[in-house]
Amino acid sequence: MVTLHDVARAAGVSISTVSRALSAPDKVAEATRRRVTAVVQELGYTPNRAASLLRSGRTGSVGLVVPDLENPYFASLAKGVQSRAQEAGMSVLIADSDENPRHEPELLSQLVQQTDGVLLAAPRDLAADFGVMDGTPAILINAEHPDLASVSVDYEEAMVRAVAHLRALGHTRIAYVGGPTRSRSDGQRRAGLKLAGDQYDGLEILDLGAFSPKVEGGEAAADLALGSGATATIAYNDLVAVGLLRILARRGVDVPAQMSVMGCDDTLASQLATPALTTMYVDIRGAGEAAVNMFLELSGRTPGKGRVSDLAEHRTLPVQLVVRDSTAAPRRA
Amino acid sequence: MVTLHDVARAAGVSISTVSRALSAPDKVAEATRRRVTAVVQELGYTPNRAASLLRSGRTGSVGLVVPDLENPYFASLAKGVQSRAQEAGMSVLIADSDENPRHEPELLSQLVQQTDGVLLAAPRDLAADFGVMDGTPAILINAEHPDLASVSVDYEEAMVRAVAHLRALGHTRIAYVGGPTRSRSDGQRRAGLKLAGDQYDGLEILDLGAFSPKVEGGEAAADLALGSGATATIAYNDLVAVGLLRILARRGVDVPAQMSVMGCDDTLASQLATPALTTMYVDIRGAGEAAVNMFLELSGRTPGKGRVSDLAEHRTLPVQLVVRDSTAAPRRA
DNA sequence: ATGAAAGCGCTAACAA
DNA sequence: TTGTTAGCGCTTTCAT
Repeated sequence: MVTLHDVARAAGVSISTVSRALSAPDKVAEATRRRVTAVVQELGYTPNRAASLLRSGRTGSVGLVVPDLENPYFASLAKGVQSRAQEAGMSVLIADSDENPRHEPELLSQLVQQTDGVLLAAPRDLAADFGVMDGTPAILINAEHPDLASVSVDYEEAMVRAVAHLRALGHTRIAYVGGPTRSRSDGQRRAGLKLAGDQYDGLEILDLGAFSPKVEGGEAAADLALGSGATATIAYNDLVAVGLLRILARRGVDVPAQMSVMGCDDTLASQLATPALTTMYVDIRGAGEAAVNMFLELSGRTPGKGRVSDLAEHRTLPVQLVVRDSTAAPRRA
Repeated sequence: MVTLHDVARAAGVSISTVSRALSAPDKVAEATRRRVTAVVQELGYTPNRAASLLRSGRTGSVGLVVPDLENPYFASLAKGVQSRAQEAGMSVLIADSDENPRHEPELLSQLVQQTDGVLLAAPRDLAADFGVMDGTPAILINAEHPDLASVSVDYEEAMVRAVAHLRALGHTRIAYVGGPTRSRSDGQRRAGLKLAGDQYDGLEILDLGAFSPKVEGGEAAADLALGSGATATIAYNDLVAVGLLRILARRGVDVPAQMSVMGCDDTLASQLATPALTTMYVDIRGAGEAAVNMFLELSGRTPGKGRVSDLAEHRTLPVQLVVRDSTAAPRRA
């Protein structure tokens, strides 16, 4: 293994000069810097992370806690976190709580000691998690807390736009298949729906109730949607929409001719569904990147590359309509 | 931060005793051990990773290189790797090459210096990757190399079983939508198909050619499948099968009544498709876990928990048939 | 069975 | 601008 010593000797300088040449190039004479970097190249020196971290007290990694890596939503989030962190020279430790909130505190306390900060995606029990964090900076994703920075998707706006799309197609009775009652993001969606409902005359929004945010949830809601007299249904997310599609197909209902269906999140699921789902694109990767950026600032690291700074304590991400094959004008009565 | 020193002082012993009590309990008197562990509990001591790693020369992490974290196949793989590594007290650094083989060597050389070993999932250019690895243990996933240990899915067997399923339903003309020509796993699949074709009398396997292993690939192949006179089509993977379904639906072809379709891998995609895909389950998470186990042994760490040891240089994972809604008996002529 | 002590490779004062 | 030096917290001989 090549160490600072080897480089120093070969370059005829002291180890601190080498160290500086690498981490604070402007504090070293140009000529020296060049000589040092040349030797570094030649010898193939790579800094020993453990040593530098031990000394500096930093770990060079961020932790990311997700409920399930196999869920495309969180896979995308992880991808965003990963790419931004890599750019910033940090690594990402991913902890998968396996949808089990009871694992979270344990996972977290493990992560906390191995990272400079943690990004919490949809933690179930923030209070419990909070205890073990012990001063480590944390960023919440799609959740909020007075003491913590956070990043979230603008689900309210998402629903306003979804309704606008359906309304423009001519729908006047729209059903909503809700997600977990206690979920903050379901609340946001409902707020958006209300806003949209109030905005347009002669538009009715039907609340079908709370369902599991998975394919099963949609399957459970499908017949309710059919019976409601709605000509369009908005689902809590893409998976729920897929569940709707499944049962509707089984009932011989033609989507979109007889019933329009919208998903939310634009995950892979919306592209895989048949028909492909009209959905609201939310920039989940962007959320991951934004979370890393926030962490970087919070911890006083340089955000790099002249990006716009995310100084805000809370950042809301924009959404976008994606029209595919599952929505159309309602059939004339 | 609580250090060994603090514990030592509180327990009235030396730091080396504490260290031993923790890492080699049998080399310490029972009474001492108990006293030490009590103090550890009380003070909430947790070892400083950086320090211990610096001293021992290990990093405590494994690297995982995947082409795309958003692909459900690799998401599952990552999940498997993650969970087993966590169990073994190691962390996972995930590098996403973003489907760009040219990134791989660079990513790899970064990973290599931050980890004790790397797990390579489907590297595109092994030769190039090889150069930068520089003695770091590596495990190949779904690829093989004479000098490297590897884990792969038994795609040959998968195809044999797929054909058996269709044959049992009464199909005699079966089309195959192939994946990338140079892909080793496509070769395996073809070998399996040949085996199955030879095994049964009056069974015809039609090769539709090589396609992109994504939804688009299936879309491209759909009309070929229809024109081939086959009553069933096996796709390279689930995504390709979804592409088939999409076009078949557009052509008004009833799946499975007029055409049976099979996917492969049992990723999320197969459950999301309409109709849900009959597919071959392959234990991708298991592959990830097996890869970690192999690494653990290769590097002389204890595999823990009395698991069956994966001493083999190469491990093949079993597959399983999953019947859903996309296959049925062919319509009587 | 336990303790003393020597570093692992690096960073960050502090001096020069 | 550069060099000297003191550790970071831990593991691991080597004594005792």
